[in-house]
Amino acid sequence: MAKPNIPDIVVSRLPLYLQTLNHLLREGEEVVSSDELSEKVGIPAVQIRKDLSFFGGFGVKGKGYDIIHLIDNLRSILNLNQIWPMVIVGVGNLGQALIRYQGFARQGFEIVLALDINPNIIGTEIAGIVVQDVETMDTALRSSDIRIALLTVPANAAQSTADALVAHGIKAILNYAPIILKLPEGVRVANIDPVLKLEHLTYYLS
Amino acid sequence: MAKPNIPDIVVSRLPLYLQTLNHLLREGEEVVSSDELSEKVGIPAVQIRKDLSFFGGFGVKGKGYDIIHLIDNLRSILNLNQIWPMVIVGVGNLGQALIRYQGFARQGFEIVLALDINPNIIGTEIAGIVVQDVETMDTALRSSDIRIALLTVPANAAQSTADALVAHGIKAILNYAPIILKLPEGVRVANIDPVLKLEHLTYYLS
DNA sequence: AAAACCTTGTGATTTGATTCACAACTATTA
DNA sequence: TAATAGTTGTGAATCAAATCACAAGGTTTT
Ligand SMILES: NC(=O)c1ccc[n+]([C@@H]2O[C@H](COP(=O)([O-])OP(=O)(O)OC[C@H]3O[C@@H](n4cnc5c(N)ncnc54)[C@H](O)[C@@H]3O)[C@@H](O)[C@H]2O)c1
Ligand SMILES: NC(=O)c1ccc[n+]([C@@H]2O[C@H](COP(=O)([O-])OP(=O)(O)OC[C@H]3O[C@@H](n4cnc5c(N)ncnc54)[C@H](O)[C@@H]3O)[C@@H](O)[C@H]2O)c1
Repeated sequence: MAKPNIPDIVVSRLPLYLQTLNHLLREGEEVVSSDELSEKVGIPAVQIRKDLSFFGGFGVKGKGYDIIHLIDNLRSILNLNQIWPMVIVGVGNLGQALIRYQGFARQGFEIVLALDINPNIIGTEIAGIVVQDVETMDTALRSSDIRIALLTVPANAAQSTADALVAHGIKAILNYAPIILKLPEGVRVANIDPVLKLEHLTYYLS
Repeated sequence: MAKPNIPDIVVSRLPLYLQTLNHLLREGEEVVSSDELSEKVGIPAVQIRKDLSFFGGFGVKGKGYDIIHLIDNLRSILNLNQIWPMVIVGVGNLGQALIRYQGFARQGFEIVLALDINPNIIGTEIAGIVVQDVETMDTALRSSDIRIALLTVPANAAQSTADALVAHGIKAILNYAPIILKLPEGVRVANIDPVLKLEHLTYYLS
């Protein structure tokens, strides 16, 4: 049940606020003003306040925001009060690095299933995960509540793999392949492509 | 010499157009209309035309865009008619995957220097690159024309490493650490943080 | 307890991006 | 050649986002 009235660009900033609030909490801070947060997060204080006001009044006038309280609220808004199990498809260079990455689990995202097509990779264990044959996707996903997939196969396999994932109930894909996926309404895709970012940067390099 | 009159959001879409045009070229296409391109890239045709018109009239009325010609122009606009040498700092799980990634070199981005602090990693060779001690950053960067850095150190080392890179002439940083870097004007940063993307996605998952 | 100060939350305004609508031009068909 | 169809490029209009300005309410100081 999404709230379609809230601009996506506002939603996209919430994780950033959450990240910075978590840093502040670890540093022992208890309260933060929108001005201080603005300084840390690099977004104007008034925009932070306006963004938050879409979801409620979390602050105290004259004082600021109780960090724990605001973190709780943001986590609730972003549906982070649960562990999100994830499947990764394509256990090559990048896939292995992602499976080993501690940062996902730390934020409640857990890779519980790893699939590949290469017989030399299938059956190997990486950070406690035994890689399965991608042919078993059907049974593996059917008997799970996995709704998020990390897609790290080569570009030419990405669309067909994404189609298969969606056919088996995946609702969100974090796509690392340098290709634009065409997927049905209701499935959300986010892309991570460092080359596009670099090409954006070079525009500004003389 | 950037053109400060062109909206950054327009610039950010050009690499996407370029990527899709390259796909079309590989498929043997010679000409494409903004409608066809729109279909592939998922951006309205009129927006593509308006974006391109910031830089000139590249199309032919009644026909469309000559793909090779448009690719040439976009590459020139984005300063891609050269090899961009890059340094990577932090050769752990992710750093190694990036060094092995073929996709950078294929688009003219070449990792030519890899730095780490761990004696067990320094001196090892990955995809033809021998990892150097991060202490040698000064000499290594001074005698090079590297202006782009990939930052793949742990979060707690990211700010100080970025500061050192900037002190040694780096002008653009692709930051993989889950932290917001504070850097002087004139240095451009792009962030890649999969956790932020996932937290954005989960907002829409029921 | 009053005064001074601080900070939020938000309606109004401004700024910026997208979309509309169509003239201009090219290519194709009859 | 004339008519028809296709497609770009762009000013004008619309829509969306960011910023301004400030009232309201809380906190701190005296
Ligand atoms: N390596 C990186 O740092 C990096 C960075 C950005 C993007 N990418 C992208 O991520 C993807 C993976 O890159 P990589 O460097 O890990 O490549 P890789 O070749 O090392 O790994 C790809 C893996 O996918 C598996 N695979 C191939 N087809 C499959 C299929 N149909 N089903 C399941 N598994 C399949 C292969 O067996 C292999 O293990 C590519 O699309 C690449 O462009 C990689
Ligand atoms: N692994 C992933 O898939 C992944 C994904 C997204 C983001 N990240 C981020 O990328 C960074 C690296 O992640 P990782 O999984 O490769 O971690 P890692 O621990 O495997 O690698 C980090 C490397 O950095 C080196 N290092 C530490 N301090 C250094 C310093 N001051 N100078 C130079 N080198 C130094 C370490 O020796 C190590 O080799 C982290 O910030 C992480 O949050 C990783």
